[in-house]
Amino acid sequence: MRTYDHQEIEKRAQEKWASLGLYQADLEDDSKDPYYLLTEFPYPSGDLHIGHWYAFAVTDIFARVKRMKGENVFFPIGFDAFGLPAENAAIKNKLDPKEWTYKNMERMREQLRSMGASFDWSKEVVTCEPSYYKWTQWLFVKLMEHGLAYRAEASVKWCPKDQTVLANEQVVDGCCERCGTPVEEKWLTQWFLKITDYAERLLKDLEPLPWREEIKEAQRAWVGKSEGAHISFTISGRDEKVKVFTTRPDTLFGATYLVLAPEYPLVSPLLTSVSNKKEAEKYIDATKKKTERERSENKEKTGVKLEGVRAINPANQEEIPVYIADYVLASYGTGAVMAVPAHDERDFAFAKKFDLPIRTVVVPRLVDDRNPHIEGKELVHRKIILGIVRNPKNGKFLALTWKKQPWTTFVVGGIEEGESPEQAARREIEEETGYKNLRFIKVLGDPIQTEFYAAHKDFNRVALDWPVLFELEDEEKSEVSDEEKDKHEPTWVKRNELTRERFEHIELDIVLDRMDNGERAYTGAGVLIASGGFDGKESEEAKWEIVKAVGGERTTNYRLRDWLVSRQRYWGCPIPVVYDPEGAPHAVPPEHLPWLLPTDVDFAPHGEAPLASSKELKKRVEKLFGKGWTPEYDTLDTFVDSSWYFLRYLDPKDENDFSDKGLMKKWLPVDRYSGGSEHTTMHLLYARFFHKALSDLALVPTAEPFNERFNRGLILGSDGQKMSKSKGNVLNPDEFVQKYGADAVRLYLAFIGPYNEPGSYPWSLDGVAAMRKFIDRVVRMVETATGTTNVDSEFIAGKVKIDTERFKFNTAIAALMSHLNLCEKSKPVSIKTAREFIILLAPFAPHLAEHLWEQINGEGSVHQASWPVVNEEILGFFNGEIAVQVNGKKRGSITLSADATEADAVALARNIASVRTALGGKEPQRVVYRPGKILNLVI
RNA sequence: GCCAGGGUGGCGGAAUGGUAGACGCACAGGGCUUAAAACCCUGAGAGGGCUUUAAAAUCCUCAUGUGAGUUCGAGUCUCACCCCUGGUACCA
Repeated sequence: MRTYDHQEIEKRAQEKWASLGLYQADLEDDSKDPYYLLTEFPYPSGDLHIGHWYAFAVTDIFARVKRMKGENVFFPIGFDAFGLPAENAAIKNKLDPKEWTYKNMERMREQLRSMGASFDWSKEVVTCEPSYYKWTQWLFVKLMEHGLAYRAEASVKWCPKDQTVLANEQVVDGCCERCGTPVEEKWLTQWFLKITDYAERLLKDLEPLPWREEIKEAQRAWVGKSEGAHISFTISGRDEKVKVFTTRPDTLFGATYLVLAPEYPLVSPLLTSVSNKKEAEKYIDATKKKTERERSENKEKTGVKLEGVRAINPANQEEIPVYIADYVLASYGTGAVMAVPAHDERDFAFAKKFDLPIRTVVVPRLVDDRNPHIEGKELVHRKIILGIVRNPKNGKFLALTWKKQPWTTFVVGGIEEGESPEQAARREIEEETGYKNLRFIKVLGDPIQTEFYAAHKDFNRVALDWPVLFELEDEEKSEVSDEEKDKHEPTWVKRNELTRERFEHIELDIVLDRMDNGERAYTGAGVLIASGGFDGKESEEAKWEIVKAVGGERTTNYRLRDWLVSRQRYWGCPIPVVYDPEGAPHAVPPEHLPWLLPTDVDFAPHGEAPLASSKELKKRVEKLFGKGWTPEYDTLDTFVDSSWYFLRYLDPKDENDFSDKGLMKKWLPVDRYSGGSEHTTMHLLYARFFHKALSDLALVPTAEPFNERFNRGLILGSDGQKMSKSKGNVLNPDEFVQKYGADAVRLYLAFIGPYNEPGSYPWSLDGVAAMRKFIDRVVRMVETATGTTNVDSEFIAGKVKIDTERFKFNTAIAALMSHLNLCEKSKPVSIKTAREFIILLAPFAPHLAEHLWEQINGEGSVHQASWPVVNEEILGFFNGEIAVQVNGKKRGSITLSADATEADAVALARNIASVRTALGGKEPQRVVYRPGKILNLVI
């Protein structure tokens, strides 16, 4: 038996709110603080799913609390109504995309209303309305006028299924973000927005924003700033130069070849001097045919040497070969790299495969903090070896235990003039340990620079240290001198005893890694060797000196590409551009805006933009601009529409401007923006860029559009999987709303977990039923509120307020539940207590609260009631009981009056049997007393 | 690989360096009922000890991924490691 008929109550409440016009914000009202609460507007796909409820109904709780606290809350809603699904539905079911979209919006408005969300529908914005896209076009023209929208031929990502180009951001793992089809590369002339001009500001202005670190970090990574330099390599015997971008100019002396991306513009002129032209052309062709995906999937390096072409390394004038290889991307940096196999993993792999020289120019530098340099001691540079001997019979290693120092080491010794590391190591091992029959395995990679105080010689040492590995052939030994015997004694240790704790070598970890994993590129910083006059310098310092020495220039490179906004699709905002008979683009003048989307089109995809099939559009252009003039057939990426919708919300019906200047000044930036994490590097980044561009044109008053940003989590299916049609686990909320009521569904979604962090929560029917149980109990409590007991609600009002402010609706509801438990224990409570409870419940269960409000003869709407005034001090609330610890372990608790002293507390505590036992008759050496928190007796 | 965020009962989750597990789900026992559902009450991290016909209170030990550390006191701070989630990736 239901305690109340939720369907009846919801209907009545929603009608009441509408007739009172409760949620229409008066944007001009200066008597209250403005608060702009924004939530990402939905795409009208047709059905409201549980994710929509999570997005809108939960955020609504916050809107309602804010309003009751007396703020002027603007909480608008609209539809991101252009987009591919309408068109695909149209193709599939032979419907008009417009009709499909408007029908869906009608349906979704109903469903959105059913949540009881307090949206201000009077400010609704629909992006596919000509009255809206007129201003999308107007803003686009403004960007054109300032060179921020431009047309260029570029290699672009093409989705063969959707038959349109995509922005970089819309390519996920080499596939179309919408349909999952692997994307292809095409060379096309398209419209771009110059987001790269804003790369630095998008990063810099991100810093002070009160966003979660992970959102900021994702944006930073997407912008992808790297500091480096452009360095030019002259092609031997030709005029051309190859300009490379590198972040490691310090490794220039180790550049042993150049690699050009197959699409690199200089490749085709160079082909004239190439003797294996056919082979090169074949490779370039093959690369073109590969999808983005295929290209990045195959990590095996491929490439072709340009026979006969040589470049000159500007550092040492050495002639080096030039390759084309698809591991170098045309779209990043200059599309050409200097390859330094010793210090770059990719170059290393390529060099191994093509047998190219690997030249080490940077070695690790390790400063021994156990034996640091002592000031005033002589500094001695030496080349040394680390003699590592393994006994293959038992897998043990030869170590020296020092007699005068607390050390264990390998055999260590200097390399003498004319000696190789192998020779030096053999000599030292025999001198120090006597072992003479050794099989040389290898030098373990490049030297390592170690810096330490050599106690046995009493000087500071900077050593270039070559680790050399041998295997013991037999036990035969020669005589070891007494001098050596006095210093140290050879011992054999197991592999797992080669640890930093035991061994005195700071380089041990590197040596072990090289022993286990063989040769690989060292990509860290260090000290330069084999680099002419730069030897011995730190890489960070040498970087810029080398750039200067070879006439390179320091630059900052960004991963971010300009935003490609052309789409070869129908259901979008027409790009307001026409072409003169010479083919030059012109913006459609403002008097012709909105530049209407034609209706006489064939929108089945066949490789060209659907608008090209419109006769009306062609006629319109010729009529307005003259013979020979042609229209632009592409439409804008829908992310352009959504880059400014929050501006239009403020003034959606304005025919003379995109928004009202005064209102923007008052209401921007948006105070809090709630949305999904999938938009972090798309919508959120685009909107920030768009706003900054408008800000530069003095069209908007702020540099950033949004202040706080919250990414909500995801509701999973009851199977714990992400909901998807193919899995068949998509939930239709209507069913639950009918059964348990909108309030129960709202409460459940709010209670499921913290809303201020992204997470994922499985949908649980039991959970919704539990919320219904909770509100049924509230109804019973209110209905029986005929008593005189007042349950104090101030604490709970404060807790709920603070938690909702932080979007921690789960703990706010938990507080309400605790409060209900308390009220039930004091049944029957007073009407005052019931009334206070209804007010606190109102944001969470708005329909029921309205109903109960009427039951107790509350005036007007409960949603017009004010939130109780809270004395913040009460939140640091102390009920008199504190824990008693002995040595930090809880041994009991005591109840103190507010004015109790430490001595009172100790005296009380010592009366507790368990405390006495724990003290064991001893006197506390120290007493830690934190009033209201803890008493800790330390013995 | 790199970057970020996490790891707390059977589950979702609470906990300004101060009584870990709030609140809820599921579970168990009891009440109401002819019975069931609903509803109400009670219990409960794991293990142990004492007492006892049995139980409870009480008490002890161990418990917030693992290991160290800082602190009177650590889920919370520091370091190392393991695992999970998300982002990103041949970005030079």
